[in-house]
Amino acid sequence: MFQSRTHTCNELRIDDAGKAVTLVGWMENVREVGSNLAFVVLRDFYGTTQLVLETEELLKTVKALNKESTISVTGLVRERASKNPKQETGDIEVVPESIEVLGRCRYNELPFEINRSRDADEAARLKYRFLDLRNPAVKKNILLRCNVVAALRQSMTEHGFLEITTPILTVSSPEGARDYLVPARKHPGKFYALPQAPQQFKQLLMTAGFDRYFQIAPCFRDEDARGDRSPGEFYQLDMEMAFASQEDVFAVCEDVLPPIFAKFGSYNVASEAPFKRIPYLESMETYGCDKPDLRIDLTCTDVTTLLADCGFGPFEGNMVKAIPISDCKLTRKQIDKLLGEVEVQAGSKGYWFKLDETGAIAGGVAKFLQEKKDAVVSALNLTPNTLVVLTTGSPDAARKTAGVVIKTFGPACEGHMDKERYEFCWIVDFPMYEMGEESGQLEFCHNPFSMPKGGLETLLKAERGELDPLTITADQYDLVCNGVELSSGAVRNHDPEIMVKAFEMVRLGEDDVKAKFPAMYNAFCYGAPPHAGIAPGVDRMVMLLAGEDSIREIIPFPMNKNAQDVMMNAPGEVTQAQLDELHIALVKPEE
RNA sequence: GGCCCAGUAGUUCAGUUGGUUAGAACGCCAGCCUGUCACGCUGGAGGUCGACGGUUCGAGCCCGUUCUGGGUCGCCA
Repeated sequence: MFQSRTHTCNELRIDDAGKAVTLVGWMENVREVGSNLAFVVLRDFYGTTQLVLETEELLKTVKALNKESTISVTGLVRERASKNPKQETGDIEVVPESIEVLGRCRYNELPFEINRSRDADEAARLKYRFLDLRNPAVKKNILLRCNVVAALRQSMTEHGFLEITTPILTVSSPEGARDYLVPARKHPGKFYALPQAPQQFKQLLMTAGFDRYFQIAPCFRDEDARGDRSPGEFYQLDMEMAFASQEDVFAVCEDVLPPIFAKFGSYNVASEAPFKRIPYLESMETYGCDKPDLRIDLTCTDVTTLLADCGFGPFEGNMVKAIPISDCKLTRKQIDKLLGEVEVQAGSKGYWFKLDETGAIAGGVAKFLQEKKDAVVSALNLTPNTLVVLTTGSPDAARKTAGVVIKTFGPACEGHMDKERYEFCWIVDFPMYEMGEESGQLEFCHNPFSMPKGGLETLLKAERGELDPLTITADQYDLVCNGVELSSGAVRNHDPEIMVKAFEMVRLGEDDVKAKFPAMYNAFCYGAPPHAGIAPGVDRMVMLLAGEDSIREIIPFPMNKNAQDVMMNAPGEVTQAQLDELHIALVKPEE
């Protein structure tokens, strides 16, 4: 048994001088100064402490070790002859009497330098994640994550929510993302699925009489990765409330989240309750997306009637949206570069003109607008030195491109974005149905669990042709922060009759509801409470709080873009015996 | 699956119009240095320029194919 520590490496101060202590940790660095003097930086989870070696024997011990070996050091605390104000333990050092080697580092060259690992190749970082995480700058995000999760748990508990775990091995869900499947040994040909979300279980908990449920819930979806989306698995702060409305859910989120954002965030300004509420259609028209970044003060205006026939080819017969940017100092070159980024992201071009300091229309597509100059200036309320970016195409394309323009130009134009804050908003009144692009028929817009506004009556009206089903909205909402979609939620449809009717609108019926959601349909037939919930993404929340652009920086052991764990070599092959037991025969890929 | 970018020493990168023996910094090794703290100084080792093929008298550089990684679109009820 090794000598256990008396203090951590971030604990000793000047008052401890003279004490006999034992420290343990990693040998971060050795600085030899002269033939008989060396300084060792000892690092543990908590910080670093300097050791000073003054005997030939200790020097020899340390020189025989590679950096990053673990050691236990027993000795006396001493005031430093030359202090280091940059280090928390910089007033003291430990003079070892003995050094015990605990775990030798077998390599004198590491895949990357620990304290510079953030600059290293990402594949190397992921393969040697255990070294990467030794870097305090990497570790701090994981620590933040722990603290945020603990704070969320505490706050939810204080709000009367019970944390209840739901099954990881469950059944494949017919809607939504691709499932991860797990073969069932005892049931040849059958599969479990990992849950995409505990959606149905939490609704069943409501039906079972639990009033307020939450869970830091692991969710599994087999979809491709993004910068802000980890492949495979992620965590949600999943919650559900019985006998509750949209307002009840909003109140809980507006109570729980701002203090945590203010306390743990990189910026200490967070929106206060109530968060701004923006109807979905208004958000699409005004911000060109359903997750606006309200730190940016740019919006877009419809100028279709004004400009569609101005003679500029791309506008003809299309929707045209205008984004005016006042006091814009961008050069022509910068504008072109930003529009290049817009085209890559939106898949559609942006055009521009400028109202210059003399009040004349210049640059870009200006020559097509000269005749309508006064109308344009008054419609957009333009002042001199305003850049106007125009987007066009089908309504969807024009809006989407405008949204990308706003998020691209906002941060690039001085004075149009106050970065150092968290701006929350609710997007409300999502449409219940949409016209499927491929099918050309009515489909569920988001999910079939939401309660249509107006309930059964609204659906019956649509059925009788008294209203356009596309105008039906649902009590469904998104929580957005700084342009990041933190969560979707909804007031659920707890009425079997309305469920069936909602399905009939998309050419399905009672049998389909029963087949797809047997447990829920059955449960709702036994007296279900109206209920509502939401599930903010924990990873995205921590990402916002840490100010990171990559979701991998806030996950302890992230997979790479191709959903591989290059450290563990997952996914991996299994033995034929395992396959046989699971009744699985592999089809050889064609050569 | 489409598009974009990258791949050169252990690591991060530079490498001009295609031209001698491919460089720097950090790290590593050796020596020197009694108060360093990103210690310093001197010297040294370390390279299949991702792979394959082509153009050329000559390729790290040009062309083609391919692999790997990242970004993005599709996808994500």
